[in-house]
Amino acid sequence: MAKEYDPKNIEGKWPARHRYAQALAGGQKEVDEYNPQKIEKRWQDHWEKSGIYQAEDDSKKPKYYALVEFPYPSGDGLHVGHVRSYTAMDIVSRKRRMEGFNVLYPIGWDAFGLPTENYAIKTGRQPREITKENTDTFRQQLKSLGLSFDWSREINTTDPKYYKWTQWIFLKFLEKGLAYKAKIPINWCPKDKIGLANEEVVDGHCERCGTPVEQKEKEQWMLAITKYADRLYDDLDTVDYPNRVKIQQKNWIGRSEGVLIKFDDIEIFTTRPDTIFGATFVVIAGKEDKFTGRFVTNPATKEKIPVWEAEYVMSDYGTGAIMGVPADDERDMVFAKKYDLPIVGEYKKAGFEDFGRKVTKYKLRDWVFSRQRYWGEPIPVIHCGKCGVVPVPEKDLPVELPKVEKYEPGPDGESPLANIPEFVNTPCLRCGGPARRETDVMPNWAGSSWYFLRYCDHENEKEFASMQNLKYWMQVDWYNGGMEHTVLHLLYSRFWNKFLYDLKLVSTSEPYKKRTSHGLILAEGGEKMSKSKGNVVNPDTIVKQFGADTLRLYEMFMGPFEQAIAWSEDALVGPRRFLERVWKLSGKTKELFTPYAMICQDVFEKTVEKVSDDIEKMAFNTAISQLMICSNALAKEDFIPTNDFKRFLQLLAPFAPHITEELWQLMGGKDSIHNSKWPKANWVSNPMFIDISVQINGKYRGVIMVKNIATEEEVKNTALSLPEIQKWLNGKEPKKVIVVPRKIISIVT
RNA sequence: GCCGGGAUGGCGGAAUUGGUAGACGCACACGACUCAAAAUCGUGCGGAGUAAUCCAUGAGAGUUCAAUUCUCUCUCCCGGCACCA
Repeated sequence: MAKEYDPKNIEGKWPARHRYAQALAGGQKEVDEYNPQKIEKRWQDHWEKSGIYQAEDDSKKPKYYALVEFPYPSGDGLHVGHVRSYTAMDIVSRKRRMEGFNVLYPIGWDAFGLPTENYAIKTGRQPREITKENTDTFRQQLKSLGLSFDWSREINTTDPKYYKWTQWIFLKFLEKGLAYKAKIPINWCPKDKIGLANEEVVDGHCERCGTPVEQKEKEQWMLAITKYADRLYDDLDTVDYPNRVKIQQKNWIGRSEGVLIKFDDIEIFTTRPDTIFGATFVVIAGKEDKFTGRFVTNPATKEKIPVWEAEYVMSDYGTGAIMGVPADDERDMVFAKKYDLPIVGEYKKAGFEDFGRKVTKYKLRDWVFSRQRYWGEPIPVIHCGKCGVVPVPEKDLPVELPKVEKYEPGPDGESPLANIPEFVNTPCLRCGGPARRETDVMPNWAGSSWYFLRYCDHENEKEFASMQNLKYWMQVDWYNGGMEHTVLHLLYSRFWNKFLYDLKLVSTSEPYKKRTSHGLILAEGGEKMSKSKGNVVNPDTIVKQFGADTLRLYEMFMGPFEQAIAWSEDALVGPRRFLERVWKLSGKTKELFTPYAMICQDVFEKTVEKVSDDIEKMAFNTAISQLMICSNALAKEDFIPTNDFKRFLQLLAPFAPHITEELWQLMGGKDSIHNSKWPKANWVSNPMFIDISVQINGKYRGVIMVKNIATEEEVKNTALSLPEIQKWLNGKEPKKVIVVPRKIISIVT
């Protein structure tokens, strides 16, 4: 349709670079047209060269550690969802720098994982090469957005210098008995040929490919996260996370207090031991419902009650056996009715521990930590027939991933590493006899479980990070990420951090002081963006057509940050037009010898206040709206004092760093605007006269202007004397008058 | 089933220690500029009515001088957990 806004038209106009005169009263200046393509790259290069976003490990300034989830560098490139999260924390980071903090806002690559490996198998290429290509693309894309990352601290989980320490931490788990091998039924995805953690199974299907998950008995490395269940649960009270995140983690850990009670040789678990006098049968976990033919004694009533097997009792929770109290439990009732078991309606209440001892049970299971795949950190142990499991000594770390020709896992799910004799066969490091290297690798959650620590000291070759740096930088002050990581990455990394804290290797028990979550960006129409549907928006296209500042502004303006929202190509022009108006406003500035705003006083001071507050609340949409209100007000003026305009630019700078830097420099700014001091409201507006609205019977009928210091009586008299109010009173005396100081007067007739 | 979050113009959304509902933006309409179009600027924009005014925040009740905001009941939508004893 011809009517539709076509960004290509704008783009096509740039090369003309014509000038237009501003016919404005009070001062005419010629202003170049706003051209993001021209200025954005230039400032990005300049910032990089001058290193203004690099954090210092030693500084007199207070520190601030802002963190976003480092991306998995997939072949699809950067997603507009990344842009939303990264821009938000970029705004916070930039504001903090302007407030005088020494800010650490780092980035890196969480690059191990299945998609790269599968792509390597398909194309017959090396995962390393593919990862290199993808990170190069991502890096270039992120840089084009003007994010204030400290690129000097870039990390990559697939770098041997990095995973050396992932392996090292694993060995600590092993040393402390928290890593162990167990033959367990695991969730097995037959398509990906990989074992899955409970957290990776969604409704019985593989989280990645959707294939129904099978159960398979396998020897697996486990991490004993359940040992930390209580602390992971209780310490949630010490951190600032959204409530829904805390609830989800608590549900996942699934702690419940109950008692173990023996019905003869069958031990049951219950959280309601008080109902034991109503227990008329015992049920143990089984594949089908059937009577076992056995009877046991109810320790409370001393009666013989039948023992049944049933599907509805789970083998892996509690003791795998329950007492059936049909009067109190709905499921027991259904079962009792179906099989005609006795139901006792009235019974005595028992005390909590009268018949058993108190225990705490969890839904949380130990973490299945090995994968029979290639593209992951090798688990650094050796199996010796004589010595058993021998950890690889620290001096031999990292155990590097060998280059191989084929990455396909074996038909029964052996790791591809098992096919490489040079890798597998190795002398035992203890006895020197023949031994086999472990061929399993770690899950893709390993590297991300501690990456926030490495940023603090990313080049350290002696430790994963020095205590000195950790003490300075940790905790992470503000961590933003996706809701989908609530029970995976977020729980795992809290666990690793606590473990390292117990070894006195990190300085804080909780890694993240504050956590927030961004909402998903959906495709136009509200569906999820996906390659197969062809509805994915590429940030590069938007940057090219509208500029990075517009994209950033749009993503922050589109709706409440924590809410899912659909992309709208049409709406992009709003922020773009706003920036163009700001650009033009610079032509109206006038050097005045006044220290503060002479015009639009109220709007100006309100903007300083609201933008400052809203950024803290992540209410970016209303902050931008206020900036628009302010620029609209400035546009109505004949001229703008330069100092005021500069303050306006400072408020806009965290959102749109390029255009503000350009205009700041044009106004004669010496240093970068991003090193300038965040504006403060000059004064709290305290006018002589204020407006008070008048309501009659709850309906708005007019407004009066009174002295700020007017008494209730004065307000009342002023209101009642107004002719338009008298009209509504119709000569009657009001029954009641309510005066809310400085706000409203309500008259009841 | 249980837990959590929602429902406001054509659209995204503002406004909560209860105090003029619809800020800001998009779309749309009209006007200015232009040979014309685009862009830009100006004006309008919840519904009804010439107007005064009335009605309107998912539905219904309640508390209050005053309810999008608080309480109760219901409907629908989204997210999480799901025989967890």
